[in-house]
Amino acid sequence: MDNGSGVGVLDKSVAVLAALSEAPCSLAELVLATGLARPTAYRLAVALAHHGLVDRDVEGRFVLGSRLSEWAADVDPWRARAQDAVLRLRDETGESAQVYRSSGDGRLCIASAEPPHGLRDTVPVGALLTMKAGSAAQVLAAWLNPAARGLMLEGAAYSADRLAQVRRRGWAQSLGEREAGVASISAPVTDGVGTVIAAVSISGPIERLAQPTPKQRQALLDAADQLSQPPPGS
Amino acid sequence: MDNGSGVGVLDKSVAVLAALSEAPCSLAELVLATGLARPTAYRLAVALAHHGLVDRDVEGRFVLGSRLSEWAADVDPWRARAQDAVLRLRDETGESAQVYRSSGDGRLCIASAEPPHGLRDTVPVGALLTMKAGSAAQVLAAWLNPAARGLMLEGAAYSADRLAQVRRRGWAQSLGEREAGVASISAPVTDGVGTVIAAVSISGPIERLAQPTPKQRQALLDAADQLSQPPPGS
DNA sequence: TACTGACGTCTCAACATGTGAGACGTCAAG
DNA sequence: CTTGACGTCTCACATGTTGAGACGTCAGTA
Repeated sequence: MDNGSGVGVLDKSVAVLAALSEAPCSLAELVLATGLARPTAYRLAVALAHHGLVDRDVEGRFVLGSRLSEWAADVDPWRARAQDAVLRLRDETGESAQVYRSSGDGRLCIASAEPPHGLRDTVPVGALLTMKAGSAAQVLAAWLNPAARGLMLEGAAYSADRLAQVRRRGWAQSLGEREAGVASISAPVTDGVGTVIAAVSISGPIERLAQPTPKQRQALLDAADQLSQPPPGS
Repeated sequence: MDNGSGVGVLDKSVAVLAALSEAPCSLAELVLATGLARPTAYRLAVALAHHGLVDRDVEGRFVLGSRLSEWAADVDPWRARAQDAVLRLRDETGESAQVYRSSGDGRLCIASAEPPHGLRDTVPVGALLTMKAGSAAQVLAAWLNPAARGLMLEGAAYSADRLAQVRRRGWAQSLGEREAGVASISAPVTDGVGTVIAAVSISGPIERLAQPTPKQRQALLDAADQLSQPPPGS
């Protein structure tokens, strides 16, 4: 598996932070958890500590630093909620989960989570996918005004009848539409005035998701419903 | 000002994240905000995006990524609260603020915030300071049991009478005790059974803090009180 | 329409920086 | 006392980072 960003120092530093997100670590534990040479692990941890991304606890272990909390407070709250939702949805359904928004001619993946192993569909955050195929595309298209919907249907893998069905039952399904062997189901996320602003999806191998279980469908609809509510405290 | 961690790529990447914590940025804005060359800013932003620390919004701008929120959820909640508290305290008092815990023979700074400019006292998170001088040391010593307190008083800049005063009025002050020209006031943070577990402090030039205002003192006591309460929701 | 400038993305040789084997001091256990 | 594990630091050199510049796209202006 190639997990490299192209900037080696960053990859290693992220490995340090990911290890510390699991548990506080002594240097020796950090070396084990990251596989880095000891001086490298030490140097990067100290450098991260300099910037507040890592701290030391009273026992001298490295722990995640509070600057992460400061920055997290500046993460777009909607984006953070979407990520929470897909993590939960993945755990409840056992499949990959994503949230998409319309972006230009496509749909942008703004949150994504997948099972840790086994056969699964991988869509990275930031991926721009087609609006012409896939259950999320159907959801984002189904509630457009008729003129925009007509434009969207040109060259699409789905039909006007299919979009009418999506509107009636409130969720969409696709089987191998965007990518062979991949099935997905999606539901709309709406804003305060009922406008569809995003689609939340689960996707996986067609053998498993051709017949989504009632539990999976309910989890999807619940996630869409929660994301459609105003955030707590507002 | 030398703000280098010793690892240049990390310093630059932190500059990118700090810029994005202020506002979403196009690449051009990121170049202006960070002073990095355009290809460098681009490459680091894309690498950070690969790891989920940065995302792209629907307009293509770089924004902070939701992995920060995931990791922030793993930051020790007490540590995150302490950092919130010192940020607030700094804003309310106009002085530097810190939270200290006992650690070995010293006191460890676990949260710190300072005014953006002007004459101020700088104590970095992770700094291990003496228990023999300073208002925070007085607070951490004042409520020790008599045997431990007696040991702590040996060689200390403060007296037993001073510690009795601290216990009576509930806060401590020091004038140039730890460092010439620096004054500070501190108050105790207690746990559920009244044990002092930390000291919260404001510090600054002696000219300003020799006579703390009633507002500054109240803000300090309020911060200590809030940190002494159980976290919301528990 | 053509031109210009700004933008984002990518290349690649130069060289600056990151790396880790190993040194060193401390501490705990046998 | 010896040994091994730990954390911290050094420094030669291999590698990774860098940014001037190239390139394509787009929008604004003459």
